[in-house]
Amino acid sequence: MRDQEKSTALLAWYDINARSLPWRVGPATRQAGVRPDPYRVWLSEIMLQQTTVAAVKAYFDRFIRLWPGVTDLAAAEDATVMGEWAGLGYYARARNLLKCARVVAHDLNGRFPDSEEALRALPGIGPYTAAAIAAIAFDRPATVMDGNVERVMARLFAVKTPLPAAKPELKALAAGLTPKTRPGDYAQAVMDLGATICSPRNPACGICPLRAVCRARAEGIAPELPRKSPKKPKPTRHGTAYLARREDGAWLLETRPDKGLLGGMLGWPGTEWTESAPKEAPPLRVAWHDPGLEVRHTFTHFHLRLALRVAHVTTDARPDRGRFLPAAQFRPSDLPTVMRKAYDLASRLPAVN
DNA sequence: TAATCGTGGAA
DNA sequence: TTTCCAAGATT
Repeated sequence: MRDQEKSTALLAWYDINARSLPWRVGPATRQAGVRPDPYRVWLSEIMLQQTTVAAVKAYFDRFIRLWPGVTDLAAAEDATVMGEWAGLGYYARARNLLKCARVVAHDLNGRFPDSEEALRALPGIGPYTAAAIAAIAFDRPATVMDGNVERVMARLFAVKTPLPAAKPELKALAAGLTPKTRPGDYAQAVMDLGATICSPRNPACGICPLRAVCRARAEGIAPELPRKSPKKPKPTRHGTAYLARREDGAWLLETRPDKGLLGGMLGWPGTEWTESAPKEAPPLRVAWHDPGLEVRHTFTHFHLRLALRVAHVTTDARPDRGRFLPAAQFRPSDLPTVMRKAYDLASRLPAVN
């Protein structure tokens, strides 16, 4: 079977098995002449970076409801968008989302570019996302390379070189399969195959549309591919967070600097997070209570054990850091998860209530 | 190039 | 409980 027959087999499978997703125009609808909205394609692809479909769905629906078009999003307040992104992770995506929306709205007449190269120049759009938008929204024959495509190609061609060294080879193989007709549907077909049948563990080779031509299956090593270089162990860091509640119900919070971990997000003032014991750094000179509680949270590259300090303070308190946010303006859902965990523990304590 | 950057679900 | 991993981008 040649490359073109493989892509044709994938498209035939997709025509029957395409998943219904909020941002997707299905193959039947699309062949009736309906084009996907580039704004929705872009928004979904940014949200889907290193994030599962299940986690994205509710966020996508809410963003579309709040901001139906790119000009609506471009006009939103930074804090509002960051608050709505809270919990989804990788917060640089939200900062770049707003930057990109404003470039498109203000410099590009509210229209996304239709070429891979021009898309690639926008904030937060890298090689994968540029190819995905070009293919899905504009039906350009771009080759999308994500974790799904890497896995499918590694198995289809039995590539035994470990990732990430195998990336160039896998990219070349994927480029060879990309068809000139229906490249948008094809891109989604490969990713759907990788997400459902050609899954990382226990791939369903028995019902795969490419089972007859898959070299890894022929060798009996499909579940073992792609191989990956060993990962480094995660160290444990320690920190302290200070949760102060004023007698009128306001909470002492700060907006974190744009750069670095949880950049641009709302959070509790605290110490640095270090592998050795952190030095106390209270944002307010009051009597802090140690409730003996600790938040445990794991980030991409370290474990965190976050000790809590709580205080109940009067309305004349003047903090060195952060600001008191009135209870009516504070939504715990605006917090990134680690900060929300701290709130969940502290808000139940009598010391702050 | 390699490190940084979140989170939640599955096994 | 721990590890793995998900439609990656940036520096």
